Amino acid sequence: MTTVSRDSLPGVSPPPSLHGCNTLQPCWRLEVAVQTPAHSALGDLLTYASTVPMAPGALVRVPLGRREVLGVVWACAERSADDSALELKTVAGVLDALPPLDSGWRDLVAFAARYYQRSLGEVALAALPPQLRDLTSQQLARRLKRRATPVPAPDEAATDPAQAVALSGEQSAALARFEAETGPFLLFGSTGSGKTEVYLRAVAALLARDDKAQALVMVPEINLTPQLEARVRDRFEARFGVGAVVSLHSGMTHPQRLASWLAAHSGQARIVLGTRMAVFASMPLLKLIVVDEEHDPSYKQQEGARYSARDLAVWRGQREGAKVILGSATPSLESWHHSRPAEGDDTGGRYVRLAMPGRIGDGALPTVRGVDMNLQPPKTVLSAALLDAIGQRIARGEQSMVFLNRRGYAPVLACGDCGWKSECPHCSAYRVFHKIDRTLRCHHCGYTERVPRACPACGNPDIAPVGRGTERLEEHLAELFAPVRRPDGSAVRIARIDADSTRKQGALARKLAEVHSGEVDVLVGTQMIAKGHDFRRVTLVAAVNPDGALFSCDFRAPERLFSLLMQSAGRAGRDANYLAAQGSTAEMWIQTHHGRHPLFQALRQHDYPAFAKQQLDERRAAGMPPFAFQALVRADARLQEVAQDFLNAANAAADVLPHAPHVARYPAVPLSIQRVADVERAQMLVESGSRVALQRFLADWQPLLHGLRREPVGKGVIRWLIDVDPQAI
DNA sequence: GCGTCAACGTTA
DNA sequence: AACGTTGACGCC
Repeated sequence: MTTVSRDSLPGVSPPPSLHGCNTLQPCWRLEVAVQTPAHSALGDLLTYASTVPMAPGALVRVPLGRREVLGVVWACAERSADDSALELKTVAGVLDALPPLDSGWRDLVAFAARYYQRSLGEVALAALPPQLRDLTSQQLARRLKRRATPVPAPDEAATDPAQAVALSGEQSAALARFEAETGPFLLFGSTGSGKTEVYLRAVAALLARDDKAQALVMVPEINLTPQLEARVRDRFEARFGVGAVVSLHSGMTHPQRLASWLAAHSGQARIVLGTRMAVFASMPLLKLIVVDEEHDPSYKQQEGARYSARDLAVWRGQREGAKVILGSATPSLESWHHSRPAEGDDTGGRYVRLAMPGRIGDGALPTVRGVDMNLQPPKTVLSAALLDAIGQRIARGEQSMVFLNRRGYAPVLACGDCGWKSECPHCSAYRVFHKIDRTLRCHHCGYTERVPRACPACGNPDIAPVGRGTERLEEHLAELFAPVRRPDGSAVRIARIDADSTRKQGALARKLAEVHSGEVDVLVGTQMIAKGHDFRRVTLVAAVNPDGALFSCDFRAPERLFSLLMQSAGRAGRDANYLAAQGSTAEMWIQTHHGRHPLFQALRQHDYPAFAKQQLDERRAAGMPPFAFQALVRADARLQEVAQDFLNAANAAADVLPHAPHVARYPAVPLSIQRVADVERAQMLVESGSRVALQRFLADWQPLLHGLRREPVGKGVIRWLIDVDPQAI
């Protein structure tokens, strides 16, 4: 039996009829990946017959039940005499206009499917642009043709304006080590240290050196703004030609996504700029992967195959011999732990750490001021000292940013008489009071009602908001600063940026422009404003109530809080010249009841390494990631008991598995928000010191879980899923 | 898991 | 008769 394993085959020419095989007889056997969920009774690959051999990676249309679906050929072999007896359906067509997906891509998909416990077909099909599913071969050929007229790059490296910008010593040193070593690299650079410039130089050097090479640049969801896209595009199109840069993210229309994907697949696009989904882009000549803000939670997919695009990027880089740069001012503790402290120091992990602690243009990091809320009058929202500091800045024409991670007017509406609270009837959560449109909105299921005039339980008309969100903070600040005048004598302007105020198309851009132009004095917002945007007149940043995350049951909450506060601090005093001209200083204010907490101590010094050490010591002592590997099994049902019973039965069934002794299993518990949209949710944690043991355990366990669903204990379970390396527990 | 089909219900 | 809802079944 001849097995075809090469990437390309003369797919159009008829096959050699070696065994007297008639070319009209379907004497080739294809293993095809089609979209089937992991816990269906079907195996990973379905077998079809074909009259012609096909290269692995070829896209085919195959009959499945009464439908015809898209599939990816995984293997192709000549049918033997005994297997010819088997009834196989025949491939319906092949998208032969498209070069087959290469082995690098197929290996990535296969690895991701195995590691995240999903089926091969599900991952493969999810990694392809959705429009491929409903295009004929001819339509596809037309799309490819349309793209096939590359615009040549203008002459040489003649005009690259960025080359004029001088690099800092730290940037040059980082780039030199990047060129000299193989990585993976962890670029640890504080906000404003010029990480983006390092990425762009590394990409530019690679593309200039190798005239076919491709680079993948990934950014968190929120960071892929049209501005960044335009910046990268401008920078590279001048040098590498129009069409050198394409984007890949979920906000694009299907035809746009297909066009970008085809450009990457054909090698025409030299740079792919995208969000986590871009890690699966087909890039035959991939030589460099950048993961910007690698600590960002949006790299973890939260539905379907729950992959970490950052972890897959590292794997893919290794597999395809592409260099990988992970960049952050506050790396994930995993990446930090995996990096070597200094050149020549072999302790630590395998990543090369490139440190850039300085700020470009000698901008100083802001002074961190803690306000001890224990010493404030009860129910203080904004301390007198903070209000005074903001007031002074308004008087000088400078801007302030105030963070509160809670949108809406108040998180709860309550009746003082009978104790009624604005609970959501469908979720175990309170509905948030939005004063702007007088609604009570559930932030989990979306259930929205008009605010009742009186208490629905006892009729008392005096129902009051409890606690505060960004809307109320905005209102509060507007009242407090109403008497204050700006330098030009005009009234103070407060603005708010959160998911509610920017829902409409273009609203975010408009608000940002207002801040940039200086119309706004105080900007109130959620973490949306902590990321990215550079406002040069902002000299004060305040976190009003960050304590919530300190004692959260999620062990990663402090890590996220530290990162958020560091990023927020980075918003203040970006422009050293402006500060000097104003005679002002940059300040970050923290209002807290726990000023002595090590997190705030480290923040005061802008000392990520100290924070990381403290957290890693705690994690090591408690046997938590990165010193252990975790997976969650979640189950949803109408009744909490049903979900838990299913998980506990699954737990018991796992006793017999060979790797069970190396894996700790914990009893099923309700999720922190137990019920969402009338569905009860439960989860159980499994944990092991060995990634391999955990992997093998999960692989053996999955069929048992699937089997349990048919048994009485599985009745009533709406769905279940495995989350490997969960980001929140 | 998902689409399909048959069996059953509801409505003009 | 036309349409919507439910459940069992099979997918190579």
